[in-house]
Amino acid sequence: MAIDTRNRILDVAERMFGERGFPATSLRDITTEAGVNVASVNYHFGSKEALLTQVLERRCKPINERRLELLDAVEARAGDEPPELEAIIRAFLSPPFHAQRDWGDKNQGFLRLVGRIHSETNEEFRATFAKQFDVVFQRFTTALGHALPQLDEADLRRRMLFMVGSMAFTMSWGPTLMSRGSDPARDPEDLLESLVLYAAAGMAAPVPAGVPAMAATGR
Amino acid sequence: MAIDTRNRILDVAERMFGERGFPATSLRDITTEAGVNVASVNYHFGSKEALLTQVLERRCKPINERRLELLDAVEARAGDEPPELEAIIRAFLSPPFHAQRDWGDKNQGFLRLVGRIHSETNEEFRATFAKQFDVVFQRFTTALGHALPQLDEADLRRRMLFMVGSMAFTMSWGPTLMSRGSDPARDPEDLLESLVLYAAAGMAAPVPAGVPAMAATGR
DNA sequence: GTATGCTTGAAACAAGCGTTTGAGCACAGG
DNA sequence: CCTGTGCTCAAACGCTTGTTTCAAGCATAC
Repeated sequence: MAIDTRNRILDVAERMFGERGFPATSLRDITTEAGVNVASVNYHFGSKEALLTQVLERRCKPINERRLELLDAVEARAGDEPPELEAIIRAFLSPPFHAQRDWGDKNQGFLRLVGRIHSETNEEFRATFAKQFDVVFQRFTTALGHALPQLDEADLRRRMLFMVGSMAFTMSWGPTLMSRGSDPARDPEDLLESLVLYAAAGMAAPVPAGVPAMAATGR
Repeated sequence: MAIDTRNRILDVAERMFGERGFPATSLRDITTEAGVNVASVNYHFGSKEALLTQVLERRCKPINERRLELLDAVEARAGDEPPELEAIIRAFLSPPFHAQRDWGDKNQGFLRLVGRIHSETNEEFRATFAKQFDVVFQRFTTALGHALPQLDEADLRRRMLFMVGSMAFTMSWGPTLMSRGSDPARDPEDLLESLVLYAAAGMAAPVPAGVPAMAATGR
């Protein structure tokens, strides 16, 4: 029963943290819905914050591993040539999208949660969590740098910020915002495909010519 | 003294809501820092949630008004021609960036807050808040539709989602994430310019050819 | 059959929350 | 001088929070 209790807590916590946010979800909300005792959270996880850590790790690890796998494949295929931009971007964007699809309805809110932890946890917690992404970010920065040699480092970092932003926002609110529109359920794969094209075009946009990247004159 | 108290509360609340989030900020945090009594919040605003409403409105109204002004100018200049894509995007993106610049340091966190209200407030509050953006969203959707006639409505809406996402994410975390890099303070204007170019390229990306856009057959 | 170790249960803990109260202050107009 | 209005204050309200406690349950191992 122990492992069962643990998992029920994790599942409910994941959904509720995603829907309402971390501070707005009480342990009693979770335990009531999961049908377990309040004390079991502290027994199995130690604290509310430690529970959040477990919730995040359980999902992020496979996503980031998959990203690296796909990037490996892309780079292997490219050999000594610079790898193809769109393929790199797809390697980065598709795992979380497919995860959201594969995990089914009960995990709709997870990625919403991820996009939110920056705002709902304290600094030290964020630092711990960010380590999970260090390797991924490093590898993709390098790969994108090879595919886009015309970009200086600052431009590259900015554009990655834009890409991550549209990804996070889309996964948080895309399903909600799009479903109230024309096509209810055909979206998931189309949405990813649209995003990949959008990001690839944005990444490859011409560098600001008028203001040569350095622009220390700049106002 | 009354108006003074009101404004001190608004300023501190704006900053703290932005930094820590709405549920994680207590009224006592705010009033202590502002040097006023706890009761004054309920006296001047009615409730914690009403305070949040005031905080948001004070900043969003001028931003959205400015957006519409700029869009008017772009459309007037274009006459009967379809307006220029980059100009439309700039009209949408520049007001919040310039607001962040003009309001100085004390408002760094405001736009972080905006990006977050979807996750930290209840449904009815969101609905109320969203009305502030209805007109803006409508006008820009139409304008972008004219500038990008090759996009069907679904694609257009998706790409606007991406644009808003990268904007929100950038304004929330751009300053934080970029400043730990090479160039400390030259960013604000460059960041906007980069984002405009990125968004314009993404918006104008080719439509997915394999999956013909219309797909009303669609699944 | 008793002992051991892991897991649950109900109850209580102190602390913090948003909100309300009512007395007290300052200053206006009559 | 008195009264009324607008505002601030300390204190208290009832409630919820995360966490702790300790007894009870229940298998497995001796």
